[in-house]
Amino acid sequence: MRASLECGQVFGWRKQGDGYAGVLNARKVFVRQRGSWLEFEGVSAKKLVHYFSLSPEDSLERVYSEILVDDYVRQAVNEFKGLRILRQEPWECIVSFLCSQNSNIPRIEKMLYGMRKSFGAPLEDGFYSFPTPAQLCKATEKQLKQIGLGYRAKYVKEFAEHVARRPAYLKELEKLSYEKAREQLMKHSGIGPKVADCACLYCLKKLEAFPIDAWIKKVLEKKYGRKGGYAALSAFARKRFGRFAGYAQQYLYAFARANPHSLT
DNA sequence: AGCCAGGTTGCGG
DNA sequence: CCGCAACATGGC
Repeated sequence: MRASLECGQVFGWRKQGDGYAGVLNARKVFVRQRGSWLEFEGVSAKKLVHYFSLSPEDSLERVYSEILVDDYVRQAVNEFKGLRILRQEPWECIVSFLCSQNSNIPRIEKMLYGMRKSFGAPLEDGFYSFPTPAQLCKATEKQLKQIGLGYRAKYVKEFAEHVARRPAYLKELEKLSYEKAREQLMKHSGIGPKVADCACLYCLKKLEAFPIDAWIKKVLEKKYGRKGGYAALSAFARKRFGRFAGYAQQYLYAFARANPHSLT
């Protein structure tokens, strides 16, 4: 659970005692792992299983059997065994990765918390729901900048307005193929190949998506001898790791960050 | 102080 | 098609 919640795919969870606290379905949720069991409050078992990809159809063994094609991934999976790709709520997830660009994780968390606090609804213990598209539409660009979004403020506002006008938009995206969903996403200002791939992988459940950030780029260069633009690198990775390439990406990212020396 | 951060855009070549 | 600066800001 630690691996899944602290690997940079989601930004809203906080360590609390021996577990994690976050917000799901506009309610404060607490989760704690006891061996192979999960104890939880504030959320249904069904929702939790879905969110953490715990059902038999989401078996990690099946994923591992396809992505373990070389020693470097094997090493990464070994160190982060159990890490799962979550099924985040698309609206919040896409806004999160709009904010992630050219920034760092502590700061991204700060931006998202700021938006929750200023425009979401207060819950218990200083937690806030993530603002709905309508709620975030009320934010001015200036207010968003004050929260620390910088030039991303405009992107977030435009996206909020788009989704508020078309409530079914995100549901429609989920139904599309990886390629089509990605193409649609990239029509939005502020969403390029990387953010679109993050959205596809982390909330639209397109497990072949392989987001390439600065770390993964280094991995592909140093460990796989690959250079080139985004499209070429992405094609290489998806061909190499197959339909669960996104999982390979997630393990490689976690491993590279934890072991930067492995890239020298 | 200066570089980097889970990048994208708009430009010139 | 590619390379490159600008973008706002905070972490380190």
